Amino acid sequence: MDSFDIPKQADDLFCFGVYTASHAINRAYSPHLKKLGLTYPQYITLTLLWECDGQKINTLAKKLGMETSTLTPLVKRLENLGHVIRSRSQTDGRAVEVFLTEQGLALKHKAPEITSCMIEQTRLDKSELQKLQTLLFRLRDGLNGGR
Amino acid sequence: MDSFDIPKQADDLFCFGVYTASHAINRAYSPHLKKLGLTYPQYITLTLLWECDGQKINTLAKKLGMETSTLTPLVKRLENLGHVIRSRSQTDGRAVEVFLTEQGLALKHKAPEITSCMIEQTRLDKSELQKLQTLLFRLRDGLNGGR
DNA sequence: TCCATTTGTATCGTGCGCGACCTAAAATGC
DNA sequence: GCATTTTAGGTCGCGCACGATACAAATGGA
Repeated sequence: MDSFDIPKQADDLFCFGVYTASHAINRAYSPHLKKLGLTYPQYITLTLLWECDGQKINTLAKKLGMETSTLTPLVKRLENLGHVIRSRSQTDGRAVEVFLTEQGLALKHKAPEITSCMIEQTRLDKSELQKLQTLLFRLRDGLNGGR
Repeated sequence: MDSFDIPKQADDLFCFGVYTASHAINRAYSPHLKKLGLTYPQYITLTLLWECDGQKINTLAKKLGMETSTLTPLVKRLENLGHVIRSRSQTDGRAVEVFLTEQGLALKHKAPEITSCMIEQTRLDKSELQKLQTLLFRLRDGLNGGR
């Protein structure tokens, strides 16, 4: 439909695909997330907290592969929205831990429907998505090499 | 190394992978692009022009899957850097066509080395990258559904 | 022809993302 | 104990990305 044929440039062996797929995912999520008043990065961050509450800014940043300078303001916005609370660690005065509020936890129940809707839209089956995920993680870890 | 184990949430069947891989690619490119004084989106845009000079803003935006409101200022920055020239179409007074300058065209020769360096870093072989690219395009086109 | 609609670009406001830089708290060395 | 270094967060400036909005040029009917 719009698979404008892949530029034959070697550059685009994977970069172009990841670049455009990333934006497509963002766009596909946004109508669902708009109902919740969230952005995609905010949503991703919440999913990490749903799995394990009370993580440090640093821990979240490492999992997301982003800098604390990105995450700090994002988490502050989540706090302003009433989904989380930031608080200084008792044991380490430098660290800030992020905790879900009742409201933030409640959103967790809305996630599965969004997820299944997204998966359906991709038109890929589970095994293909598995394969894709595996390749993406290997790609990422290769590029991060060491770090 | 840092494959912090994949969150078991269904949400993360592919979204998390694309999200973090996308940032990893950006980060891996940046040392190379810094030498050229370019950002990653600027570089991607130039690769499209190297394949076909004189494209309209709209055409480029569609290929990149982004809005003209993103591309307009990006192309203006490329113009300020001296890599392209923007000019009104003769046949359609609304359209703006983007042309490479000598300087912008010259950068094309630096691309292959960057590309091969990137590919090597991924630690994936050609057939895996092919497979990845195919899955990513199918994913993207599925999510864009119709549009 | 004239007017309504569509199309192509541009502008603005908000949020993401990074690097450079800053501060305070903890860890380390003597 | 005290000075030095490392670590955790935060701030700032810039560029990307989108939706909302504006406006001029093109198009399509009546």
